[in-house]
Amino acid sequence: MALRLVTWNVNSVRARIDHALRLIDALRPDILCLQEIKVEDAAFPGRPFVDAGLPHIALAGQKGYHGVAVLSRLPLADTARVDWGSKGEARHVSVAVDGHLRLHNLYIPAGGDVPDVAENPKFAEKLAYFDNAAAWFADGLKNDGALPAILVGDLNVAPLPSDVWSHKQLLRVVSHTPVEVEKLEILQAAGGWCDVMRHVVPAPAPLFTWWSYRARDWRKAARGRRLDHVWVSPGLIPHIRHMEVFDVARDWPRPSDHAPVVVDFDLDL
DNA sequence: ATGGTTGTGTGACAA
Repeated sequence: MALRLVTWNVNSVRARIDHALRLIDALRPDILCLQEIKVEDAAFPGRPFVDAGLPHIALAGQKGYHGVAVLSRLPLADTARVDWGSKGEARHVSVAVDGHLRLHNLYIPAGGDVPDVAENPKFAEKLAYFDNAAAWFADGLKNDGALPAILVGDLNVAPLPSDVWSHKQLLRVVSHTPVEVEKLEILQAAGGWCDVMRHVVPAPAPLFTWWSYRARDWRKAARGRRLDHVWVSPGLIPHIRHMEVFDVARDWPRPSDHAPVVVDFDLDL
């Protein structure tokens, strides 16, 4: 029996509800994690997801910006939201899936345009967000100790040279600067996380999940970055059966600028 | 080098 997990920065769940339903129809996920839902909890369009076979919903929403959601075929419990920032933004939701595993869904701050903490408060906030999240995940009890765990989301950092279209040209571009990569690596080590995408597609093969809107033809421009990630606790690594970036969705009319990431596990839940 | 697009909610922001 397989567990199919999909994570996707939808860039407004209300603007792209038809895309989300088309995605569910195409991929039949057991669990769908969304980021940038851009809606407060009370206005979340839950009914279409219930009708599409994902009736268990955990939300951390806010009006207009950010926000994350977990939509599941399997029962969810122990919903928790942690703010590792300082502005009360909705960037994390965590659930226990059917009592068998702990799932964290994150939308890490993008960090603005200028990669300098003195000039750009948003960049400082992004780095601090990583520090606070790393400190939190370093505490094994908060991470449910022995329970298998999965962390997904838009982490807004492309760590490896092959995670961007040009390592050299992006070294001073926010999302690929050495200081951001270091913070991401510290967070990964703090939680003992393993990178599922690079387990399946090892570097230096290019692997991207995001392509800017600011190109007439995103495939032709060929300027992607791997901003979205799936991390697991080490015990889940032998249970990985499949991973793909579903970039077909980037070709749909009025798409999100992110493509969904699909992972199949052989877990009996 | 620069500008290029989108969503929210109706004017700038954020990305």
